[in-house]
Amino acid sequence: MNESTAPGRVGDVRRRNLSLVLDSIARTGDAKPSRAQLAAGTGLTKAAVSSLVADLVESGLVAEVGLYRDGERGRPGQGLELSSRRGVVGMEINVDYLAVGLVDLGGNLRFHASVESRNRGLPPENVMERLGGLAAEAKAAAAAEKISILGGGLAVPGLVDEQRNMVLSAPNLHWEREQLNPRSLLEGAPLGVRLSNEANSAALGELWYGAGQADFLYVSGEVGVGGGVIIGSELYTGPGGSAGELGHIVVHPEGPACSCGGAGCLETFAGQEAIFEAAGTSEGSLGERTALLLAALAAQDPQATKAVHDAGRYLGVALASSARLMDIEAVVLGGHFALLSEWLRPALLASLERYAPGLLDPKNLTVSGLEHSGTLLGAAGQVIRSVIESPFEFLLAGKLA
Amino acid sequence: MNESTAPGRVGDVRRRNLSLVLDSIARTGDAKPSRAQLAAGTGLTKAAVSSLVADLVESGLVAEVGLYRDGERGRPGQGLELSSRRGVVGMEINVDYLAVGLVDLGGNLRFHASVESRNRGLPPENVMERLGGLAAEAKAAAAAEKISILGGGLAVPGLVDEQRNMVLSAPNLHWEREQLNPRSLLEGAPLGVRLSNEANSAALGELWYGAGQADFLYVSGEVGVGGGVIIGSELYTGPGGSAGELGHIVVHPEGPACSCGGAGCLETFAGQEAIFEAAGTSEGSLGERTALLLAALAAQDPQATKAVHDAGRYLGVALASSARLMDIEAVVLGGHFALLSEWLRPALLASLERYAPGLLDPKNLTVSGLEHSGTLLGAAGQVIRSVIESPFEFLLAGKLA
DNA sequence: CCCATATAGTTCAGATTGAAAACTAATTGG
DNA sequence: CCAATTAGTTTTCAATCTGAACTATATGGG
Repeated sequence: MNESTAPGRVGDVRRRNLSLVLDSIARTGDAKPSRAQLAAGTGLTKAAVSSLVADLVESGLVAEVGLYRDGERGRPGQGLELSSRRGVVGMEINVDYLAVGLVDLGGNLRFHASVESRNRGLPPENVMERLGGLAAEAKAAAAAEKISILGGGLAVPGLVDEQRNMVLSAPNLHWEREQLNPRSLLEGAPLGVRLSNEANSAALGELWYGAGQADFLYVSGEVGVGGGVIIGSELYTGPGGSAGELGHIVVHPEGPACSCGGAGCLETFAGQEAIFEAAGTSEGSLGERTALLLAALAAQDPQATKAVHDAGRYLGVALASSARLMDIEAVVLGGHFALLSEWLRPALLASLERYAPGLLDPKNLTVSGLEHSGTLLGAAGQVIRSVIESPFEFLLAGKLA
Repeated sequence: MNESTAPGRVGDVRRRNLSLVLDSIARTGDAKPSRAQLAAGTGLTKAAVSSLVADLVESGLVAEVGLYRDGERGRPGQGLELSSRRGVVGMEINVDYLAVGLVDLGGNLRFHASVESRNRGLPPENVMERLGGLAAEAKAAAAAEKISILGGGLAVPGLVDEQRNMVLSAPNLHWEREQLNPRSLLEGAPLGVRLSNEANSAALGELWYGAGQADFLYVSGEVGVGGGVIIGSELYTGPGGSAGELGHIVVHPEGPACSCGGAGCLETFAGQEAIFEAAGTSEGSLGERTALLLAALAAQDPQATKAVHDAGRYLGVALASSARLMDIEAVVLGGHFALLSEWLRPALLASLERYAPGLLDPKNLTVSGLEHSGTLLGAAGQVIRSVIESPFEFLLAGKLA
């Protein structure tokens, strides 16, 4: 007998409708809908909405924000919004820096801090300790603004096992099967701290707080080339949790060996290291190399131009294959692909036109506008979304002060 | 205000549980569970299951099949099964043949017929007329076995718009934006006839009635190279409905031009025509060419061996990229890839090992066992699944004799 | 200033439906 | 033949939605 699906109970209806109302409030955003508007928008009766909203207000997730006057006749409604006094801390460990951000339920970045930190090769304990310092700043900021912290999200540039709080593999940090204790970063937060992959979080940040549509592929150009696949407004992680490895799509079967053990991967043509090397700008720190490359491109240096052109061409091959396999109709470029967009984009579009003509409309190939906060917003957003999708569980956990 | 989600009503609970019970009966298959076993398996109470089963039996979807004696103490239960007197007709239009099958709710192929028919270039009306003749045979068989036909599924080798009953593009039939009227094939069937893509239906057939797991990629080697992506036991069609186009993944950026307008696509190396040509066996009808190729392979002809070896190598490149992008962990080969498996598989595995070492376990690379009935089973199965997933709607539609 | 009108939100009866427990039904085995 | 055991039904209760009636609070014309 298969027990994969739970039976429907009478109470499930309320769970679903609590989520529906909360999600409606979240989507409506600045409009601060009244109960009557929510009833019209969701299809529920006013009576049901009133009852649901009462529970949400009592839990502290939703706040009434005074009268909603529109100059029309009739009794004015009470505006509702996601509480700005409940927040989630987004945190990021990357190869060259650490960052934290405090995001309220409405998705506003209320505090932000980052420090340079050369984390490659450092043991996780040291990195987590440094990050703890930043997290303390976020906690202080939350206290100052009277925001109660519900939980946190921690993004790392590698494959993670979210259930076990383990980094399975983060080659660019030289981490392999490292057990973390993210909860220790935010002692006392009722929802704990959720570990996630950096490219996936950036994709989700783009979806919820950026220009993301319901379906798109986010391409993360950091030290490695990563990807986040958004399908039907949800992250597609695949059965094993490692989908979106755009960097290791084979773009040339006779290409060079890759650090993944394969050959001809996109990363060997379009990763940061590969581009710097091909451009002849591989001297100095990451910042210096980036500056050198941008300067060379601005000066129309032929070697640098060709390096970026080639990267764009092979990225086009990978995107053509991805679009064919997954029916992807929109792409958002992040990381160094966003920085290099001006020089990369023409070659990329030409390549797409050659390998998958007409499949991807150039206006659906955009650059991320969230810059470095996208990952933080996405990491925090995952916790916020989990509350919006299951408010009942949150209500049960007890009302916060 | 966003109204994408419907509100939860009290009655939704019953809809869900009707489906849950029906699905449990379907999954349990030959074991013919009793109400008590269903209660244990679903987590519902015996009282709830009794009430739900009563509705399902009344609708004719479920039948009681006498006492369930197991020699244990206690009152024996009434065995339950999906009614073998309700059926769905699966139909297939392909380049060289037409086929129909009558599938009962339990997934048993109760009748099967196919005719050779060179459909390439024929207008849809003529093909539909010929298919209508086969459908009449299926109807007669249903009448003889006292099976009432609920609906049908029609698979075609091309991209379809299911809502509008339109074949958007079937290059190998030379059809482009052809409006069909599949309902006319089965006048009076309450659920109508559902149009679908051949590779997708074959993938679903493999999932429901073959060796399919919850997540796999089905590779269809017909005249073109197609694919069906199954994720979490569901078909992934992508936002535009055309996902799984494995044949047009770029496997060599300097490869030859492809009929799709691109270049270096898998189909130019591993499509039927490409293999026949490279093997030097492109004379005669499809059957003759296939026989020639198999004979040449059996005789260890070097040209034929190399052709199939190359096809396997490039298929490996495409599968490596697919596995990386979508985290695919299992692959089922169908069509000519199944026929050629003996010669193709070693090259394919070597290629996978080169481009994505360790990613796909060789034991998860299997060959379809359903042969030609997979597509029919899948096409019919889609209608059967829709009933299993929404029995309430079916109940409302009225009970059949 | 007052009252008709309009809109927001609450209260309450009625319906649906699953849980829990008590009950009836049918079988095995000593 | 009866105790034990398991299957399935009936009854009572609680959760929660809908719909209709009701209360609350605004605008605007006379």
